[in-house]
This record gives sequence, structure tokens and C-alpha cells, in this order.
Amino acid sequence: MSEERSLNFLEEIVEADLAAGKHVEIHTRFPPEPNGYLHIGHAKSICLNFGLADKYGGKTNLRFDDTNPVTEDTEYVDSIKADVRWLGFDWEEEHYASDYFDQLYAFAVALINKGLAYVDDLSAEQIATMKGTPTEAGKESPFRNRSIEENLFLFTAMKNGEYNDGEKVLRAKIDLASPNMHMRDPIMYRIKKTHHHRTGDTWCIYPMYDFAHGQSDSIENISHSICTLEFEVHKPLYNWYIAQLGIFPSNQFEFARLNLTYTVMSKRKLLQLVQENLVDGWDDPRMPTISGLRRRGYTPLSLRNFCERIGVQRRENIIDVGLLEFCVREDLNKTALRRMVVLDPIKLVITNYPEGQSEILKGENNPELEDNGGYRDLPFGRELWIEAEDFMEDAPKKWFRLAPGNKVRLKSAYIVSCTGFEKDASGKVTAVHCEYIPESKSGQDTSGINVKGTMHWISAEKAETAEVRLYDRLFQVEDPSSEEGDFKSYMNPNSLEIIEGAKIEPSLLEAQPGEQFQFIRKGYFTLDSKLSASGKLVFNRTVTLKDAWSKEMKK
RNA sequence: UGCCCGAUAGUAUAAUGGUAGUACGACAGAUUUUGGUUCUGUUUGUCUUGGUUCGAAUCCAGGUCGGGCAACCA
Repeated sequence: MSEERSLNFLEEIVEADLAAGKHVEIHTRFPPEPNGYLHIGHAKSICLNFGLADKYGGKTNLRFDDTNPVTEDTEYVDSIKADVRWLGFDWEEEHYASDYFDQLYAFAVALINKGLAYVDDLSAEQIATMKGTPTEAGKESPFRNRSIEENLFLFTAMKNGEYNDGEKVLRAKIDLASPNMHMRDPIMYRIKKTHHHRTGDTWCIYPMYDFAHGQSDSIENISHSICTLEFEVHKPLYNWYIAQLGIFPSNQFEFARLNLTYTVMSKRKLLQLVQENLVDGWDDPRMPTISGLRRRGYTPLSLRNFCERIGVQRRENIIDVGLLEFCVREDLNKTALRRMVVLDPIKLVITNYPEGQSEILKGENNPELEDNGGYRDLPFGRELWIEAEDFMEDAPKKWFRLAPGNKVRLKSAYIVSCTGFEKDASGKVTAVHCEYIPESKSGQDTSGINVKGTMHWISAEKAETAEVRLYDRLFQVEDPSSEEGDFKSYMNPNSLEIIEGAKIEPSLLEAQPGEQFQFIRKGYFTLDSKLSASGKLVFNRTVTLKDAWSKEMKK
């Protein structure tokens, strides 16, 4: 028996519809507007749409909602497709709302013929004013009762380019007194003499979202059209168009969009960060975009697991970014190769290790894997690099690392005993001295000595150098959007720390973009796909390791 | 002050009139050649006031709080 996992509310709806025979097979769609890059909120929608179809043996389309040529571009189309694929999903059919422009035009003519649409000459401002307010009914346009013939004639003229942008619109004739603002004679078509990224200059009138989305769903026989909560008020209109047109009744269902702590998720805000150069583009590793997370080192599986764990409901929510970090650690712990890298190096001199002598030790690739994932060579010698923070002259309680008189294990090597250190004129520690215990060699330890601390290290002679970039949260408050004033004033000034001279072990020279590593005791890292060049490696920190010691220190 | 939606530990998410459970977090312990991993345990919750019922997180009514709606954006 499979484990009993309770259904989310969308799965319940689908199961009920299937059980009632409302649909033989379900069909969903992911409908982005190609006007920006996908972010992790979209990942939730993608996982929901594809996940639903997957679970119930249905299909999912990818459809670009490209009804506004002013903001859209093929650059975005391409990045969206790449991101969906990278997440691990494959769509059944690829569509564009613009493929339906002829059909949508015919739908509009049909509504005119039914006396349910009219051409309005009012300006945008006048239409807005006459729409009234949520508490006040709107007023009818003086053009509302034109004859069907006149409307047909004018709409054709609109299509033929005889009017300029803003001179005329086509409106649905519904109810100016509706408590739902979207039902107060919504605009169906507007004139935009703008080049469209797919239809070029074929059209100068373009359908509004409301006059395109439901019909596109219907044309594709989408059974469950799921979208975020802000479209809830559009649902009556979505249904109205379908009913008046008498076409396949797709149904809309809404869920709460994803919010994450310490970041922003709206396209508008993300665009601002990019345009004002506050980040290094849409794929800056600090961005919550799919491309940013990918560059940061997040894996598709970790993102899918995250989307599964956060669940789906209709209430507003803000997910702790810690859960995202948990998900990527969970995945990377099982797959990432272990390597040793010293970020802030100081010398460790093993005074009883003969000068000029060296040896090759073996380091396990991943203790979580069978046979430890194999081994790689670790050159060892008299002088090593160790992390400056791993030595303290006056150590606090529970300090398991190096301090005068302390013993520690050098990972995969020997136990050493700290015998002294050197300081420069300013009092800064420049080197640590120790003696090693020859019979404590890793794997063949006969010393009988137990130590509490284990440290990473690099042979000073064989060390290579790389740049390492440490990322922290982009904002210093949990929910920047809910704070007073400009959200950008809450950005974390220390969200990027660049370390130029990190000491890396030789095997890391062969690192490939997309490969994940655990730098032992430091976190998970990946090669930056953009900044790395031959001869210059740049590693991005995906996430730190859980750190019980720093937590202990804060007490 | 119109209409619509929502409210369960710190954060999410279950319980579909019948024992409030799970995950992340936090805390404590065991294991550990990563202060990692793994394992064990502990902690904290049904917005409020009434009502229906043998029994209410769940149904009903009032209130409170939060979100959405007045783009020729999606």
C-alpha cells in the first residue's frame, strides 16, 4: 500500500470532477506572459499544473499569454521554455494566445452580432470615471446603444487601422451597476499600433487578458484552469464570455501565490532591481528567479520538493526561506562531492613533519554514497593552509578546534597537537605551529587518541586559488513589501561577499558548470556559469551547512 | 465603508461532525574523522462571541483581523 497522503484542495476538485464524469481526462496549462523571467512563484504554478495532470493521467500545455505586444519579447519566451524544461517538465502542446487572434476576432464579432458588445469612442480617462467606484454604480457611455451594423462597421475599421491608439475600444455590454468592477462593460479590444513579437504588424487591435484567457482555455479544452487569487474577481467574466459564446466550459480555480521571506516576488519589483543595477541581472544568484536559483546552485529536484512541501491553499502565506534551504541541503547532501576549500587561509606548520617530505592521502567523495562515492587524492605536506577562524589564542568553552595545547583531527589525515603560533607586529596571528601524530593516520589510526574536532585543510605547496562568492539574503527584513516606504531601502548591503584568494584542492580544477560540491564544513557550492573562465574559477555558495557551533556562540 | 475571499503551533499544511496530526524551525540527547548527516525525545496551535449537536477546527449567526477589486496590464 502506498502511504496515505491527504489531497490538496485542487486534487480534491479534480477527483470529484473525474468521479462525477465531468471530464474523462483532465487538461491543465501553464500560461505565462512573456514579459519577464520566471521566479519561484511560477515554479509553484508549474508544479501544480504539471503535477495535477501527471497524477491523474492528463496533459499540460504551455501557453504564452502574449496579448500585449508593448511588454513582450521572444527573449522571454525562450528563457521561460528553458526554465520549465530545466525544472523537469515537458508540455503536451505549445501555444500562444496570438495563435488565436483570428478566432478571438470572430468571437468578438459574434458578441457584437448578439448585441453584447459595442464600440466606445470615450477616452481611457472618461471610461475610468464613468465606471464608478466599488461603492458607486457606473454610468452608461453615450455610445453604448449603437446599432449592431454600426458596431460591426466600426470594429472592422478599428481592425483595419483606421483609428489611432486610444481612439476607440470594443466593450462588452454587461452591467454598469455590477458590484464586480470587472463586469462593468469591460474592454475586450484596444488599438495598439505596435509590432508584436510573433504576429508582427498583422494586427493593430489586441484582445485584453479577459477576452483572451478563458477563450484560449476553452479552445484547448482545458478542464482545470488554475491561477492565483488575484484573478478571483475575473471569474464571473471568464464564465460570462464562455457562456455567451457557447464554447467548451473551462473552469477557473484560484490558489494563493507563493511569498518567501527576505525577498520580493512581484515581477515589477524584480524588474526594478534589474533595471537599477541593484543586482547582476535576472539571473543574479540572489534573485528568486528560476535562472538565479539555478546559477546559485539550486537543483530542479530541490525546487520541486519545495513546491510539494509548501502545499497549496487559498489563504495568504509567507514561506520561511529556511524551508527552501532545507530542501536544497537535503538533495545536495546526497549528491554533492565533498571537497576541501580554505576561504580565509593561514599557515599551519607541522614542525615534526620532515621538510621536503610529502605524501598523497585519500579523501572520500561522499560519505552518504555507497563506497563513499570513491576517493580522490589529497596531497599532504609539512605546511598546510587552514581556516583562520579555526584557531584561537584564548579559546572559549566547548572549543573543539585549534588552540595552544589542543588536539584536532585534520580531515582524512592525521591528528595534530597545537604547540604554538606566530603573530605579526599588529598582533594578528600569521601562522600556527603543531606536531602531528604519525600513528594517527586516517584509516589506520593506532594512536588510541580521540579528539572532538575535525578540520579541513589544503597542502600549501599544491593548493590552487579560486574566487568564491558568498551570498546572503537580499533583504534584511522578512517581508520587504509590507514595510513602509521603498522596498529597496530594506536591501541587505552585505548580500554578496567576494573572496578572491580561496585555497582550493587540486581536484577542483576539473569542476564543471552545473556540478555541485560540498566544501567540507563550509556549505554547498557550484561553479558560476557566467563568471568562470579558463584559468579563473568562480564558485557560488548555494547555501551554508547547518551550523550548530555559531548558534552555540550566539547564546 | 459596496462586493468577493480567507483565518489551525514561529512558518506552512492535514484532520471533510467523533483522539488536533505532519513537515520545517526551536530545544534536549545519542551517533559521527564535516559542530554536517542520521536517530531519539521535548516544545508550542483551532481569531472571537453566541447557537445547533451526545459531540464542533469542521455546521449556523454576529463580531474582529488580514487580503483582493475602480490598468486601453497580465
